[in-house]
Amino acid sequence: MSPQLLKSLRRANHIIERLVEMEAASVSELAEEFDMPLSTMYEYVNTLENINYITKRSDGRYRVSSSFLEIGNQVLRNHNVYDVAEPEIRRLAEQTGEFAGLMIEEDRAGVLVSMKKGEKVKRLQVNRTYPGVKSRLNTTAYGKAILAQFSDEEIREVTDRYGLHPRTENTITEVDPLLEEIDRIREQGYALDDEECFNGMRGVGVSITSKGDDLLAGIAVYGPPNRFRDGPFLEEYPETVQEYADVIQGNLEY
Amino acid sequence: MSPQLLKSLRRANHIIERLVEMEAASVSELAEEFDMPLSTMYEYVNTLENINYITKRSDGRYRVSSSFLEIGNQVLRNHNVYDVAEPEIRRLAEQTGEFAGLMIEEDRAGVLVSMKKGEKVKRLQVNRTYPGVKSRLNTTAYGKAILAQFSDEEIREVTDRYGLHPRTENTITEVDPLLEEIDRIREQGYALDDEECFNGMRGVGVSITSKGDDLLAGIAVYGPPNRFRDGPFLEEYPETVQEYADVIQGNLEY
DNA sequence: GGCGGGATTCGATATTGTCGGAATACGTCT
DNA sequence: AGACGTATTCCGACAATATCGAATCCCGCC
Repeated sequence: MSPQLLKSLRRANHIIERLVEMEAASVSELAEEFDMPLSTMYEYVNTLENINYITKRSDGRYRVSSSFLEIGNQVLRNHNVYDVAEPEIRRLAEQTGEFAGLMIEEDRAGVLVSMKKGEKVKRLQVNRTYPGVKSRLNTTAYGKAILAQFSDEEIREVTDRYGLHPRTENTITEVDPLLEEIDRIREQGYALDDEECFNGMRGVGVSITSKGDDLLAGIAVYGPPNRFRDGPFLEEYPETVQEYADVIQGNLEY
Repeated sequence: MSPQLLKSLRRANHIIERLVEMEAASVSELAEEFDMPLSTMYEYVNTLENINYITKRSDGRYRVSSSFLEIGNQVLRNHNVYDVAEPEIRRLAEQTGEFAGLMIEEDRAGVLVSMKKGEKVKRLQVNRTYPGVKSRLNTTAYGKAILAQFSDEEIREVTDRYGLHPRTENTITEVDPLLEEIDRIREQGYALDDEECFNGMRGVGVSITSKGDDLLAGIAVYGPPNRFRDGPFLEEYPETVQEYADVIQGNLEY
């Protein structure tokens, strides 16, 4: 048993998580849900409301408040890659007309933090793609570009920790092929995603590092195979994305 | 003393808030900061890490994790106004070339949840304007449009609760003028912000309601006085914004 | 190899989170 | 109005658990 973890925090967290799923709930519903005495749940709810993590609607039910959004965005602002990359992501999306995004590494996983849709993008797997979503690094173009910055040793740690569960039939699910792929990425300087994360989505990604900030990130362009093939997919976009990465990288060091 | 509020949750919250400001900190720095025993701070930090609210960087220091961003955006997705309004905000920004945003009401304050910059927008008071920021309802165009949905009685409650502290020299700081202004808004159907929130920023806002969802929101266009004057400010934009609000309102009821 | 500072663990203690039950407020239906 | 059912708050007792000091570990540095 993990020694000394504050039980009330864990409980509070579970309540929040569940409440996100439930969208809204009354105190008694929550007490029911967690099979806790009403009075105890009241103390949690009151406290969570007091610190502004949840908010009471006019019908008396509670929902998770926008503080999470606020804090999340404040944290984003702390990463100076975000400030630097954000306008470039936008320009990249405009120039290519496709989807462009910025991912940062956190706990050896990828967090999508910024995204813009170009004019060619009809609509996205919106459900799956929003700021803050985490994904395994081996599944995406930015992710693989980030992975390529790790040593083989570290990569094995990552795969051991998170596994290599497939997301599509193209996902790389074995370590050795992954390491080969990573080697290729290291050589050519960019990573390709051939429908390995989403069906109908190909992508081109490049990594960005900031030593001083102890930070690892990646940018990528994504689009459908009918537009992402041959020249654009294999030459044009890799070059374009690399140029944007260079700009960002440059601006990072002032 | 507020009876029965869970102390550990409050403390955890303070730690998170402080850690956002500090960007990164070691356990001992935090213990110092809060003047708590090291061992106690360890338990907080370990627990917060365990529930993924903070994350340990490679240098051993901690920072607030992206979970907040993730949860925040999940919550956003729960509001169906967001889904409906988001594309319209984008189109509104494109059509006008100005800044367009969506605000929702929460705890009688305004939360900016979506924003797009049109091509004419050079750069914003970016520091002050990001998803999740709260502002008093009397200070903005969307805010005032939202306020106009409340009864005079309720408006007085709001001002009593949050006060009417000026943000610029144009901010309305007295209740009676505010109520007059709100009356005007109710009649004409839209709200104007003449540099009442930010110097150099005028805006036009309209409210959106969704009875079924017990929800109150507003959209607005913002821009500089040199482009926001006479016709556009007084006639064209109000009409445009109203049209977009109608579309959103319509889509809300399926 | 010894020294020092930070990180981490451990165990005793009392603080505080927990819980049942009582008391109160609120709304609805008859 | 009155009576019921539900939601919410209050209370006191108990035991779990958060807390804290001190001991231990770890690592870089002299």
